[in-house]
Amino acid sequence: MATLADVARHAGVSTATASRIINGSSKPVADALRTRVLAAVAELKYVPNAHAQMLARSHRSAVGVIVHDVSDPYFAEITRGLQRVATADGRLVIICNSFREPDRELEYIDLLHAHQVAAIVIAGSGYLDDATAARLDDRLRAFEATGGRIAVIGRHEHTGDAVLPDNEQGGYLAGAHLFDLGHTEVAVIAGPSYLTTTFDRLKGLQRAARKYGCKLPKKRIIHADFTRDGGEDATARLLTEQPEVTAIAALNDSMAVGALAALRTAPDRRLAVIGFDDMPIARDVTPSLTSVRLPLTELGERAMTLALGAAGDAPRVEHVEAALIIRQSTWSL
Amino acid sequence: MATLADVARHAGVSTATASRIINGSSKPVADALRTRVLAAVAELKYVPNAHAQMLARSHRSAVGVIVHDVSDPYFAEITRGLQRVATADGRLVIICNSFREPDRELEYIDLLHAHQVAAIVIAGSGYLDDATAARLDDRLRAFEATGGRIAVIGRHEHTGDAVLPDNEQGGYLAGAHLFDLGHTEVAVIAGPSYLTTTFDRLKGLQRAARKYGCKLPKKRIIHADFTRDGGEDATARLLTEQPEVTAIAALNDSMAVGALAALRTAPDRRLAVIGFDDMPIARDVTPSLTSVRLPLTELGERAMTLALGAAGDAPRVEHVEAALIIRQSTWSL
DNA sequence: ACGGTCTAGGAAAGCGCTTACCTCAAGCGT
DNA sequence: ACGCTTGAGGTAAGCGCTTTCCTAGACCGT
Repeated sequence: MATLADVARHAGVSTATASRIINGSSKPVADALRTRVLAAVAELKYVPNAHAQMLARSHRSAVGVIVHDVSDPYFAEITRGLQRVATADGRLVIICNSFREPDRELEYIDLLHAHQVAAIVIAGSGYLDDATAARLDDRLRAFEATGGRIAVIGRHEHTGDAVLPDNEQGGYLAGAHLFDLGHTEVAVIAGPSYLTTTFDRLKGLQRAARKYGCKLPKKRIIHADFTRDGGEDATARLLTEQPEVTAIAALNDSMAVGALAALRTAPDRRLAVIGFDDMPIARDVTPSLTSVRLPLTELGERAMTLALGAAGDAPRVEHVEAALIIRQSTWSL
Repeated sequence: MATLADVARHAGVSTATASRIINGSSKPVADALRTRVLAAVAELKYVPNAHAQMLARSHRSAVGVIVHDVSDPYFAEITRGLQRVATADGRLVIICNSFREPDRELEYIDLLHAHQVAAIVIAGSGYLDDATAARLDDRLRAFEATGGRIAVIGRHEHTGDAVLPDNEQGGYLAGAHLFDLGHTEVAVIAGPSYLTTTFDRLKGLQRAARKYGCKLPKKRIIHADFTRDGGEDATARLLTEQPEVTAIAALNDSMAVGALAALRTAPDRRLAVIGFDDMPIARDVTPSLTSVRLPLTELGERAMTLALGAAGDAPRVEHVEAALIIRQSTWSL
């Protein structure tokens, strides 16, 4: 492992000069030396030790991202936005998958803190449970206390910079669309009940129900896990247990796709299905899926922009609207 | 930012003792001190500086991953496998998206090198162009020369540990299936021509054609970019320019899904379509997609296992087989 | 030719941590 | 009671780099 000292010795200069040349410091250096040092770098295949650099200039450059799971399309989309902005700013992005386990999340916060990241962006971990949320918040504050910046995507215990998708409004849009079409017996395939995302989308749905004078009783709300298979199972149960239902609102597209799959096995039943998030697949399933679009990439971009921006005096909160995308999976009764 | 020295001072011990207590060193320490130090850690919200640690114990622990794009389902799947193994081994994973730009890839190799990662895993960058491949190989060797480990997924210029999906055989399987069904006029929607993945899959297809005494002339091979929209465009062109074609082999599922979408706009044309990779969506499109399955997660797991294993005397190469999954998008003529 | 101002390059002090080595005192056997 | 082992804890030397001085020669005006 070649070190800066090796390079300097090889070129017959001091480490100070070598460092200045390699980092393109503003201090002028004779061309002869520059050439010699650069030659030494090439010959020794010198690569500076990033850890030593970080230590010496106490200058944070990397940023951390904590999401549920990058390979989940929802978070993949968000992550894409985060990356775009961070990379454009010349920063290394460290991505951590929390799998929605608070302990793992806690661990990653400390890990990123230890790695001296400039900022942490957290998406998809709005826990309704206060104790859990408080524990997380405590660690986040510790990070902030050392000058780190934090931005969250989605409602979160942590009060600070945030980008908030309007899940409640999205839920309302979904509900209103179904009720508008004349469906009165609507079932909801929800996500895990401990997530704020689930809670808010449900709230919007309930508001729409009230507005249209319809009911959305507890038994019509089935909690699944945001996965395709979860949606399929829930729909299968629904089909036999609550045959009066004519429309399904799935709280994300993966579950909606599962619902469509379950319906395909029961060709005699024709239910309307609406999804959430408007993932790319929504266009390609049959029938194509009506969905509530959230501009996920933009969500990521804005969050990272907040995180990299100057530390604010007051927490900045940005709201992002949801939009209804009507396709063929919903129709009037 | 609290440092170890602060903690030590606060607890009235030396930094050596504090360090030993915090890292749970094997050296015995009086319980009274341990308690005091731990209390100081909690009170000062001390988080060790990972960079300083890395520097002090010259012990590499993180691992790097370079893929085309994590949010592409193909790589998401591979990444999932990589992560599982690395995390189980208690390592931080740094993921880099190369977007198949050799320069970016080069940059990331050096960056990971600079960050002293223990190993680098590279997926999806088998470049056919020798000059590009050689440049990459040079940087990889520099990394290996410092004790770093490398594993590649897919055919690659770099000779070393590798996990090789049998793309040629997969191509053969796809071709044989179509020819078996009686299709003689087959078109191929290929990926970028500079990728070994494209090359190998095509080679298998050609072998099947020869075996069945069919032709697969150049004009039947359309190069797209592995995206859904690319597949849709290519199919649209095909439909008008080569109406005699009765079956399409897309070299990945995204493009196959695009092909299905294009076909949907031409209900009078009924072409068979086969995809590649067997992504989760394959089950959920209509008609469900016949595809050549590659166990992507396993690919990732095995590559990371190689990368973390003991440095071998000889390069280890593992082969992974492809399998045909027949669904409804292919039928006999 | 001389004092003074630049300027290119070097010496060395850390950045925060680990750890090999050292010290000092308590505890042991005889 | 003495020398010796043992064990708890401290001292300080780096890990590889950046950067702040500082030095010494070059160059200027007079």
